Amino acid sequence: MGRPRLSAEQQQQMRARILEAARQEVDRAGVAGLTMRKVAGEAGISPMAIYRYFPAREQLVLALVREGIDELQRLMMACGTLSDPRQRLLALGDAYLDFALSHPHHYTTLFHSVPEAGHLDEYRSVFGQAMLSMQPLAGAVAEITGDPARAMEHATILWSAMHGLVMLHLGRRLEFIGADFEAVRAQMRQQLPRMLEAISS
Amino acid sequence: MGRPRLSAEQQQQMRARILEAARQEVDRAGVAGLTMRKVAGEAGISPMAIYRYFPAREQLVLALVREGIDELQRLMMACGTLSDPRQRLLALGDAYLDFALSHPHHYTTLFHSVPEAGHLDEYRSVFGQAMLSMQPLAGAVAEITGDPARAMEHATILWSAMHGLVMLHLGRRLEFIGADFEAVRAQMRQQLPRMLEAISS
DNA sequence: CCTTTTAATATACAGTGTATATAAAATAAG
DNA sequence: CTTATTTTATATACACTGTATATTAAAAGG
Repeated sequence: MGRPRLSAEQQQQMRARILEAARQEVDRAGVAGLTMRKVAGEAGISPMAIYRYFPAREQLVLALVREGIDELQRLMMACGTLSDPRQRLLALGDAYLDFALSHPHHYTTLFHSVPEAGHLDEYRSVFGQAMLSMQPLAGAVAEITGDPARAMEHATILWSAMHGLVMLHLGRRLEFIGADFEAVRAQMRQQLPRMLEAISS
Repeated sequence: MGRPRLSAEQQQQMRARILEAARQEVDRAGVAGLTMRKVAGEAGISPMAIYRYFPAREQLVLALVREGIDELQRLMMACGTLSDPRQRLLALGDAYLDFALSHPHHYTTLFHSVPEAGHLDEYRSVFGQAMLSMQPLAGAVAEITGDPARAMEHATILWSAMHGLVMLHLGRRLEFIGADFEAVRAQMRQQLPRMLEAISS
């Protein structure tokens, strides 16, 4: 007897509602602008109601991170149709940068958060998925270099270059020191295969 | 008449005292762990006393950023003694990574903060100094490639790669996806000149 | 109706940055 | 010494934050 529990569907609906509100806040003001009270107001519930669906603010952020990683993975996987590994490498780079630039706050959220000791396992679980995003990149790299054993190592260097460029750009550091982001991006894109050859030689 | 103003020396002393307390807090818990009350406690003054020396928390953080940039610049400049540009390039890369890894929270503070519209000019001023840090790198790059006009562009790509690698490492992303930071770092170091050739070709 | 169980809200607390009000300290004038 | 004046430091207060706890509301069966 007693009040029946919410159906799994009802729970999932409310969870999605909260997540959408959170996504909206992050898109507008970055992860620092995400507050429980604003999310609750946007979702039309009381602040504490969020805690039935997410045990803490960090879990809410982690859910957004997971969303972003899934979307990135989807975009990266979609490049798998290209059979030429060099063309695929370019497409992967474009997909990565396009994702970062079209959702700057969301992208930043993926990488700004530094896990505390307590939540380390959750982070490990969420970013275990991220490895799958890197798999297509490592795959293309392996095909190009012919050295699959070190493909992850080589792919990580390319990833670092792209990630670093994006972060310096989004943080306006390039603008501050007078570097032209678009020029650098174009050059990096053009020389990506050659960079890989250099890295793996 | 009236109480005399603090001497410039007294002011500078108190400012330094506050900055040291702030540095200590950032070193321990990162920039997010820097609170006015903790800094004040550490410096032995009341929280509001800080505001006579720094108009807002952000200015206090910016002062630390400036400190970090100055230190980085000093380290980069010190590589200027090496006459061989290729050796200098390696030394610059080592200096950069060593700085980042030996002061992870301080380094992160340099790049995590995203300037709000109101404080944009202050950021521009602080990071104008950062350009000077990149000057030695751009110089070595120019000597190696023989293309000084595009040296900043090429240097920015190398900078992106190093910065990206550091941030992925400090945020534990490499660990999460099973990449070996030390291996990647060593490979990047070894192939840095070749990378530059590829970029600038 | 009442009891019971789940869900949602209201309240409260410790923390944050900082605006404002107050106090303390240090000088010169009377 | 007393008082007025100016600078410096502190105390208080306010609007925020995340969230623990207490309370209320909702929905079922007896």
